[in-house]
Amino acid sequence: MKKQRRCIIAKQKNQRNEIVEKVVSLAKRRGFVFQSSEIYGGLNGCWDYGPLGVELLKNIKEEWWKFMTYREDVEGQDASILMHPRVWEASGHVENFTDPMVDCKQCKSRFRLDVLGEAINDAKKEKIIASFIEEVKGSEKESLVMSIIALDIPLNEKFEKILENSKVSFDLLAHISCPNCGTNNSFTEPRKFNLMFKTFVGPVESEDNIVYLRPETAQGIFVNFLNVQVASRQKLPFGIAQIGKAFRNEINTKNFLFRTREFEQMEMQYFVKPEDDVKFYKYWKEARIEWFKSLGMSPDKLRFHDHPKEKLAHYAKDATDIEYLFPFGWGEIEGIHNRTDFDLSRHEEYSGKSMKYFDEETREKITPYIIETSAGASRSFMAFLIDAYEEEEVNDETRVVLRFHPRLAPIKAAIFPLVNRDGMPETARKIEADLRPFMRVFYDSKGAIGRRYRRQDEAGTPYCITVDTQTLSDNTVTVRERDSMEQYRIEIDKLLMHLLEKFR
RNA sequence: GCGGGAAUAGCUCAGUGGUAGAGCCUCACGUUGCCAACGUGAUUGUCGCGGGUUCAAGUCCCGUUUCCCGCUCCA
Repeated sequence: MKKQRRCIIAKQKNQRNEIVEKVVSLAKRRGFVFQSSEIYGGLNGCWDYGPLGVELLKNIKEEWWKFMTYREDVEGQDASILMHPRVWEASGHVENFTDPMVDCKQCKSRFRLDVLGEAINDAKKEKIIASFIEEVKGSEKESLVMSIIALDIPLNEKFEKILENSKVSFDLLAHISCPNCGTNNSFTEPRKFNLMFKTFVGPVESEDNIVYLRPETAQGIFVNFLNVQVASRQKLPFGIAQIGKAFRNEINTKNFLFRTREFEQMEMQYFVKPEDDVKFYKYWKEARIEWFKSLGMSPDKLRFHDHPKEKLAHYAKDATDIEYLFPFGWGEIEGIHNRTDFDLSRHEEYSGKSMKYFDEETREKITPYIIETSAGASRSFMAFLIDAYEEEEVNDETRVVLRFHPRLAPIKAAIFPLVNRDGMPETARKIEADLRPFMRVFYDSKGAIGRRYRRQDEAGTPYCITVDTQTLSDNTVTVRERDSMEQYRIEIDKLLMHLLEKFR
């Protein structure tokens, strides 16, 4: 009975997330994505890209790079992952990229402060606050707490405000018992948990030589703003683009590649005159969502999520996410922000070096505004992979096919001899050799032809070239299309140009 | 971080204390002439990891890791 119920629950959950599980399974089987350090039990939230995965990822990055930098007004760069620690003070990451945490001294459990509040029901909260007020009666802490209680907000928000106020937080904590072991008065003082990975430069592990693994590539662009501008003789407006890994010590990882501690970003920071910020914010917003659509991502699974003004980050004047409808819900795959002059001003302040741009026309120095487009390469990878996944019934069999845009497909063409004799393999091998310098191809002569087609469907290969009996007499081959499964004949001499045309 | 579930062959999963299995995949040979065909054979496992109970543990107990779901988080 119990087991039966378990099975039903498992099935329901399985159904809800069926697609992700199937894709994860396919990803492993066909060599797109493996779990990191799998033979040692895996490492939480880390994934490796296999032979097909690395091709897909590379193609996504290449398409992005071409789209973003093969234009007059955008330059590329590649900044190092380790940067001067002051960069992260200027950016606000040392101060703000944190969550306050407490530990239970009894059972050693760790809680984030705001989560601790969530675990307590309203009646208990009333009680805790009451006994807390009793304790601090007459002190200035009491008036502070009373002023919070007087606010016209729900009880849980009042509680949270008290809990997160550094002056009274620890006193309130003394009245809360540990949700894990139930011990009273056992919490440490709240301390901040920084989401940046720390490491040390040089052999000595001391406070003096801490450096961080960058939590975003953006800062590497900001600090090089004038270097790039001068070297490339660019004038406003212009952008700097970079693709690279970034690291965040997330408390939780989740949903396959969606939230990981190591991920790759594709960022372009566009520097504009302050009065042009709205214009270019709109321009890049449209340009970026079009990019995803142009590579075949379902338009009905893409949307903007504009951030409400009151929820904007400290640096932003405007912000939107491009979201993709994953099987687990809408998720951000790219952020477009108007970062104003915050970043350049801060770096000017912290470095003591001018970050200003000299405008020849008006003869004045200005601090440009920055329009940021920040796409997740890993998240895009997952979105493209899931979006491409399809199952269909063909002759009472399930056909699994990855409908990648041809430019993203890991393998561009597969070449088969219809049967493995009568000169067909030789001809097929020659075609393979002719195509290989121009695209990633795959040769297969094993098993039935239908099976070989289906194998390529699963890898997302858009075209299969088959050498058959007719080839030997008239030098034509069949081209079989992945999506329609239809075939047409083409002369071998025209094959290369024909395929290249498809990938343009 | 809390709560719930899961972990057995490359994949999907069966196996309620007594010899570790099936289907698919992969590989070889034969057959085959355009959509996961057929035949024969072969490879593949410290049953996630570590303890404990037991004559005996994939199975029971404890711990742990990883994945999934919900909450939470996502400056």
